[in-house]
Amino acid sequence: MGFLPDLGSELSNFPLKIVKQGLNIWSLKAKITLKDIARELEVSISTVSKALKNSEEISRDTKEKVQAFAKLYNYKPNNIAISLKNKRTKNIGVVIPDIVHHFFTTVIRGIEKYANARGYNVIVCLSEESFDKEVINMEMLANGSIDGFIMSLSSQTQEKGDYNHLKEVTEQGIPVVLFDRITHEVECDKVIIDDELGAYQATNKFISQGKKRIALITTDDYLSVSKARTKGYWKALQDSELEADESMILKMPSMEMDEEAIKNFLNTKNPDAVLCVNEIFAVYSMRLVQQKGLRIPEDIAFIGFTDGVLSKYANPSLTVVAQHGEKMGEVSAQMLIDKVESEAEEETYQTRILEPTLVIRDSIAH
Amino acid sequence: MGFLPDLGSELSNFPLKIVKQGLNIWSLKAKITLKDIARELEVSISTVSKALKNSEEISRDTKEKVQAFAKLYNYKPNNIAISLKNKRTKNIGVVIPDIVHHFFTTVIRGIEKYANARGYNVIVCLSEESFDKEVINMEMLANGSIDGFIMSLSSQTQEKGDYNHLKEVTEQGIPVVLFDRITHEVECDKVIIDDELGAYQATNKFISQGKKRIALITTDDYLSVSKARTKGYWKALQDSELEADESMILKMPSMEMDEEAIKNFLNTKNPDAVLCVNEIFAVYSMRLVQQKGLRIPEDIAFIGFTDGVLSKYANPSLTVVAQHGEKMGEVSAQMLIDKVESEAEEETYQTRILEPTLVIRDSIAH
DNA sequence: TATGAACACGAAACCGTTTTCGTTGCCTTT
DNA sequence: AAAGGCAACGAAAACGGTTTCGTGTTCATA
Repeated sequence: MGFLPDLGSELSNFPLKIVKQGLNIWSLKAKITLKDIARELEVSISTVSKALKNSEEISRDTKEKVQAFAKLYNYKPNNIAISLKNKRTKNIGVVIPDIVHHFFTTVIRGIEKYANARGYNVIVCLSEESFDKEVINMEMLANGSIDGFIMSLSSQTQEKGDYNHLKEVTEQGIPVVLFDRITHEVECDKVIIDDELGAYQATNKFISQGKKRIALITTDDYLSVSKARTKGYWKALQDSELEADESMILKMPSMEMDEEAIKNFLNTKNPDAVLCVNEIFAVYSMRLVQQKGLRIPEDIAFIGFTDGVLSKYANPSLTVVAQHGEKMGEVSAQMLIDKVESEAEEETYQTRILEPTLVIRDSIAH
Repeated sequence: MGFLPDLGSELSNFPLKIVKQGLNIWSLKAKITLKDIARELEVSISTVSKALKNSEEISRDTKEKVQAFAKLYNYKPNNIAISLKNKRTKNIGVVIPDIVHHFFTTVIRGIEKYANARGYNVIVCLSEESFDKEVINMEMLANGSIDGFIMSLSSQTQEKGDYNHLKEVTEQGIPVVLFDRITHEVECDKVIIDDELGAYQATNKFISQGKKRIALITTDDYLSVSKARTKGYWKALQDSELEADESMILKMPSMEMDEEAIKNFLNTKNPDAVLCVNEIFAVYSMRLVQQKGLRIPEDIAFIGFTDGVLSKYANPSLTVVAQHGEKMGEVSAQMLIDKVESEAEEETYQTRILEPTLVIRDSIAH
């Protein structure tokens, strides 16, 4: 504290004066404000504000005094007041269907990392795959709480095809970045991985290894990602000499796993390779065929989507199409913050397509 | 709109007047404020504010006019302004070490559900097990962004034993709820599960099944949970006729898994039962012993902690001590919000201890 | 000696609400 | 007719900052 000029006497009795409205006299150190500093140092609020910002307008002496005082009493500007003034909250809203899901979790981590580095906080809201919750959450946040949205659509929203809540928000000038589960009906930035390509490559992998009866276990088509993956699978088969057979595709009606359906499917179809749109379907299927005495990958091989813990620790470990959730989060956050901070009112939106990669593990030959 | 009295002419030309500072004349529907309504309806801001709150002070006529107008133009109060006025943000800050971790993920979901139901939003920050990040995140949020904290300590913080950032925050009157990874050095509400009991019961389960060489794979003691679990394990052995043997405990130095260490440990110690403080250690160990040709659970049985996807889909499925993360989240949120909203300055803090339950699966006999 | 920068600081508006405390005008009462 | 009461509304402060635009000194210059 060597640079506290002649403050000695003024500082000493300060604590008494500053205790606010008499509450909690004892230990509660109330937050100090510009006003408090101004009163104690007998200068104006504007001077204090400028001094703390090292403004040229203020003399060295005053600046030192103010800064020393602020440091001593641990002054920190009130975020809310700044937000109100700047109309910038430095918060970004993330609305996702589910958080107990490895993929979304990694995306959040990516968003968090990037956003934090740029001084933003992340408000997470869960739609729980429900359209109504998605709408309510967005409305709550859209009234000043956040500077922009990063979101992945709930399955119900994609099923309904109703995107008015998104349109309203963008019309208000709030930037939106959609990732993974997107729609083309809303004009905004988007980040996806090339699901079609991922499925295509995975299926080709099977083909190149001489697999003939390649099955697909997926969910209903209203989920944009499932649709794309089915397309890639289909295309790979058509590009090959194998015949694409619709009956080799099992579509689960919901996200929940119908164990019986899978069991029947595998028993009747007897595939020698199975592509699954997530880890769970794949790991569960592997257990089923192991119980039947089949060897993996010799008799039947598996590839899943999402490179989560399950894949890594399954027995045998599961080959997957990695979606790079963390990268996706980072890219989304970057696109959003760039847009938020750009003064220009560019009406240009881009869609970034990330490349999936195949993570080879023991569920296929290698 | 049957109750729009004689507004016709006034409303019709409103859109032109209200466009703000000339930006984006076309489609950007700027948010409307009390001021705008007041101007257009030629009443004062106070009147508008009161009318929208259905105040007795305002005449029926005026109230109807104002409310109809507000509805028509989709008026929504600005959260930030309200926060500044009320000194309540309706945001709660959640600081956790990691989000790509099933347990924390379920806790967040619990917090989210409960908080949302009470009109709160959740700001999530990740400490990534780093002390510094924990401090920075808390400081960012403590300046007005949130009404209270829910947190679980980073391993580095627990290792260091430095809790000044927590103390500062509580001294400022910001309520804190600590869950799972807690410390007794900070006076605040806490929620934990009875880790000691969980480990005790799990170990007893092994003993009752006639297991003799019961091992424990854990992390270093600075993690409060690991310490408690080790204690429960030890106690169960001491309460039995078996001799508790320190060499049957493997302490991993970090959260990361040292595969070699586990392999050596299992090979030299030849346990017939293993208790692991998480899923990953357990699932990985199961794979190792299966490769050696041992049968689970006949030759060697396993119990882990955390009822996540891994346990459910492992082969064989893993018996675990369930931590009820979602419940923990709900309870934490409830305690925090109750404290935030209670006017009373009670200086009474409580620690809620949740009971763990054993989820029996195929990794032990049953 | 009058002029005019340059310097150092303060007043006040503003962000969008809420809320207290007037201030009208009108009606009732004696 | 004066007094009082009430209904209906507005002015203004407050929340905690930022920022623009003065304004009063001081000092060098013509």
